[in-house]
Amino acid sequence: MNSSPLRRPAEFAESQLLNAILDGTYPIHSTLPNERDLAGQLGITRPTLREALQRLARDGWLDIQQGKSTRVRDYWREGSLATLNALAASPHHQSPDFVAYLLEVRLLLAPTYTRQALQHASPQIAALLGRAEELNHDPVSYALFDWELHHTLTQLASNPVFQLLFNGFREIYAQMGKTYFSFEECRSESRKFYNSLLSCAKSEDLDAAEALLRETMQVSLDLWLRLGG
Amino acid sequence: MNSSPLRRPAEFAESQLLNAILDGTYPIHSTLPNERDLAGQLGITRPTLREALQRLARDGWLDIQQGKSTRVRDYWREGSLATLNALAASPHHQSPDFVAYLLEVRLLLAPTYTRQALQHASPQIAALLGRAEELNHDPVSYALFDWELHHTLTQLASNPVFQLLFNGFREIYAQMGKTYFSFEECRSESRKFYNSLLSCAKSEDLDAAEALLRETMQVSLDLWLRLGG
DNA sequence: AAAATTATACTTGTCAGACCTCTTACCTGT
DNA sequence: ACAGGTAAGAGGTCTGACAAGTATAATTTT
Repeated sequence: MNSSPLRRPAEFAESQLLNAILDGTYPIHSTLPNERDLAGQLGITRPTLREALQRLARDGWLDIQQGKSTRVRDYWREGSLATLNALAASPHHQSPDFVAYLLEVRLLLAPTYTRQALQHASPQIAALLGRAEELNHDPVSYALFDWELHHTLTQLASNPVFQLLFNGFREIYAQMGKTYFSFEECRSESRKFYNSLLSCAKSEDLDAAEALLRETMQVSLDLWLRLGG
Repeated sequence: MNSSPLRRPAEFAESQLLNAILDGTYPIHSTLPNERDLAGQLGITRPTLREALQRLARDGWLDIQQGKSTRVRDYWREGSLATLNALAASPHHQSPDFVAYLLEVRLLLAPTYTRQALQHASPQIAALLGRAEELNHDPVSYALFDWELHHTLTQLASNPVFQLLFNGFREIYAQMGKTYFSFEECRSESRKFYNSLLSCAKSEDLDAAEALLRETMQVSLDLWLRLGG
């Protein structure tokens, strides 16, 4: 698909290898060619290849051990959030509904981190939500704003794990948003949500905010399942 | 603390750099020495150093761009779950209560992934829980079993994101478990929980399991806060 | 004098081939 | 049949050079 736009040898190699893993050229548990051969096949040198391999290993794709051949890890079982982003972006695999998966997890987390954020930074959140009025009616603008909102909320939450978790969703969230917000119904629903949350922020009603998030996140999920199926 | 046990130059370098970041030698937003100097300081060569830098960058610690000096990223804001594990293991920083943070997130997720897992793999879970009887009364055994349980549950859940998320908690979860299960009260509470969940698994009562998890995870959190404060 | 341009001194990125260390499997000798 | 040694092949590291991107300073142009 996209192999040429990355002109740097190292990025090119990493992209090629990841594609090869995802398209089944190097299936799970299989061994990669040795580094010398692999570098030759990719048209790069060994040090450059190794940097790419180290990065892929760190993201959970490879298992590298001195003396042994490098093997492809079972990324579904041993992967990380980086795996999720790559899988969602990959044209291979019968793509299960990552959007629904993500929305489900968000449904569980959002009420809590929103409550925490509003607890001691409601003015800041109100200011951010005020900008929702002047939002362009295109999917990308909505996706960006929605990301910024949740990212800010997790940032202001008292539990820092929310933010670290959310950072791992960045790419897939953006990509997902473009699809989700392509439906006017979804954009409309979000506008309503932003307004309601603004009211909660202004009145600092934590319980109302938590309940609102619980309800709205569920509505988002249902909406997606209805539109996607 | 631990710098010598890692004898491989690359691992040594990575460990040293991470420590230097965490102890404030290279604060957030500061720039690292150039690769030649840094390699010299660490007593390794540039290619080896670069592999370590690439890994650290992939984990969210560094921002590397050709032409510019390598800078330390704001890992609290831009970090990942790898950041979390390192921060929790670091003796530096006034350590906030990572255990409580983790337990809080688990409280939100566990009821759902447990329900999903029981929905179509209750026998397997019952078998695993059966092993809880013959559990040694030491913290490490409990920590290992607790990890295995939750890891299995996320693995069997219909939403694969739970598993990918949980994988990012591996190290911190193990470390946290050793502390948490050092209290007999916590071990006792867990034994009770394992038995109750076993009943739910045998009767395939999904609602009961979900409610049980919601209650038990909250109890765990409260217990920790009481014992820790 | 101010602005646009070019030169220059940084930085990281890549290349090349050599040697070291570890794992494994084969193969010998008992 | 078993234990030990041995060699092949894998990843790990070293060396020094050159390529490419970036920011600053010097230069030229307006």
